Amino acid sequence: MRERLADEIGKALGRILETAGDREPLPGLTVEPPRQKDHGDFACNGAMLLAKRLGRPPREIAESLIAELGDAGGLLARAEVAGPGFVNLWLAGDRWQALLLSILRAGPDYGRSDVGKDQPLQVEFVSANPTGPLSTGHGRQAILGDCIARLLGNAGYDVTREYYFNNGGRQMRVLGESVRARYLERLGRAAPPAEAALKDEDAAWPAELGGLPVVFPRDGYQGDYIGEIAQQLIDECGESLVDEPGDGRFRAEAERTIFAEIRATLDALGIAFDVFFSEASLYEDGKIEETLAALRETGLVYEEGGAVWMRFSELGLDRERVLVKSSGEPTYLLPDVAYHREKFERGFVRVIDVQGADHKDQGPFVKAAVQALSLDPERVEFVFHEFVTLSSGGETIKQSTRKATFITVDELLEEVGPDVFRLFMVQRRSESHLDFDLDLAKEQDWTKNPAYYLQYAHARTHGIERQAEARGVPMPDPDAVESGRLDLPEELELIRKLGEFPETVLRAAETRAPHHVAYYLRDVAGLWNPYIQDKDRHGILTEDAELTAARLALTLAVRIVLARGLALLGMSAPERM
RNA sequence: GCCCCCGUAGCUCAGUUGGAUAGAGCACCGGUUUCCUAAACCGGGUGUCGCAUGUUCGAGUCAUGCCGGGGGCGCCA
Repeated sequence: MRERLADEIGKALGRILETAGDREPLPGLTVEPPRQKDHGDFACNGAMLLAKRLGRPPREIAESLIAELGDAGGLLARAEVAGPGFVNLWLAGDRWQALLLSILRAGPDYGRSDVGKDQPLQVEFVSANPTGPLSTGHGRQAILGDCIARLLGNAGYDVTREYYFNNGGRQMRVLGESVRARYLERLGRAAPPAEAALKDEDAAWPAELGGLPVVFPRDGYQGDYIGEIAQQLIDECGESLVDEPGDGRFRAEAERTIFAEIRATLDALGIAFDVFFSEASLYEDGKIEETLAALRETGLVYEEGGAVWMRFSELGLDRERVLVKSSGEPTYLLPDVAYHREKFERGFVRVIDVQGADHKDQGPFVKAAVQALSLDPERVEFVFHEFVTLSSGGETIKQSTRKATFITVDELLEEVGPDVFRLFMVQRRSESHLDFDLDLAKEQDWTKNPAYYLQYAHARTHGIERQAEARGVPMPDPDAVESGRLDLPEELELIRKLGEFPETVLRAAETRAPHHVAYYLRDVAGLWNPYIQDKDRHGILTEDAELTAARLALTLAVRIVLARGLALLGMSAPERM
């Protein structure tokens, strides 16, 4: 409807320009719902755009536009000039009611789009190495990535969700050593490091305490889960592993256990990945060597101090980077480039990497390397999200990764459940810091907790249906509804808001910004909840059968939008609460 | 020192890619009602949009510079 109107206006403006002998196209034309309701259903800035080119006052041009536009092929009831030269437009009376019926006919497909044309696209997110449970920061990324994937799927793309992980390297060796240390400590064959030494990075780190060796690594993982894995090994293998190296059985067992826990956490969040991609496979398949060879062909690779470098300054970046250390081991950058090369080979039209703010500096290097390999860097896109803080009672809860005092996703889920968790994590734009208000999240009152506020609005549509059923009132057939009976301002406003759903979710997909959906749903629920509450004025079930059917139709349309919107955020849409 | 992000109501934050009188939630203060689900609904906002220049019909939005907060700048990942 908006497109058709914009089209008519574009044509009318074209005719005005043509009369003045101007055939250039006009940029920046907007036809959008104004902030103020009394400024009409849509407002258009066209006259102001032409003012300079035609050398006439904008309000005068606006008058010409209205005359030229007429009723826009039956779409318009009224148009008037306002402010500096806006043209405010009111749609012909039955347009909103027609919109309601089209929502009902589309049903669960309302808001879907095929702009993606089934093109393959990849969203990579979480990508946490299996060294410990998912933190709240990972949790934000998990929800953000998952919602972006859902939105792109809704926009008609063939989306692959991918989790990239590295189960080799130094981190994992340290992990294995940490487990081994706890294993030996529990068997009384090693001593744990002193508490003071653990807390203070500068404190002395004795090799022996009370006659026992201290084997816990200086930069080891201190979380309780390490001890639990060690205990598990004691239960299964007893003392048979005392001579096992940390990098062997201990490391493997830790990886297996931790990965299982990560997957269970993701499962609890309602997130399923299509591909778990291991960095190690890039070595096994020779992709690392291939990529290095390809990079050498760019002529930007050189050796210095026994290491292999790439001259990124030639690509407009501020410093050079090491690809292969003097030890012969690649840095993380080389496999990352190889990985992106591999993504391109899989034919994705677009790969979206969702990453934490601490990776912001890396993106340009990967892009530059991709471009140097003659691949289109525009196909790689990064979505960075800022960190998460938790607060309660107005105080920020202190967290530290190193000291393992961070709150895990699992712990948070136990407190608030996946639906609340998801909404809170997606309620902010990704570039903003996110303060997770634990008190509000735990709030059970649906009027206060924003997640329940949305879900309850949906449940109420079912409550109304149950009530109708109890009274023997059938749910309406969309083709037989007299939607013209819906003529109260709040009803029209609600329908108008429902009409914004498709463009809202499409914009959210295109800008990789799921928070738009959260805010939109809040708006819908914020119209719907008061509407049905004011029973005297517009009870749904009335004496008037025709009016009742129309309002039940509105109820169903609201349900369609809320259910679909909640699904796009990965939240459940309960029928009763 | 350099790079990236943020700065909007008491608090937490949106702001439809430059539009009209800048909006929500939480909190707070009043009023009405006892309902289809826990009580709900209605009303109540005088904000230097961090500061300053600039761009233009028009700036919270764009550019530049400063101030404040966060992140990053390793042969760690």
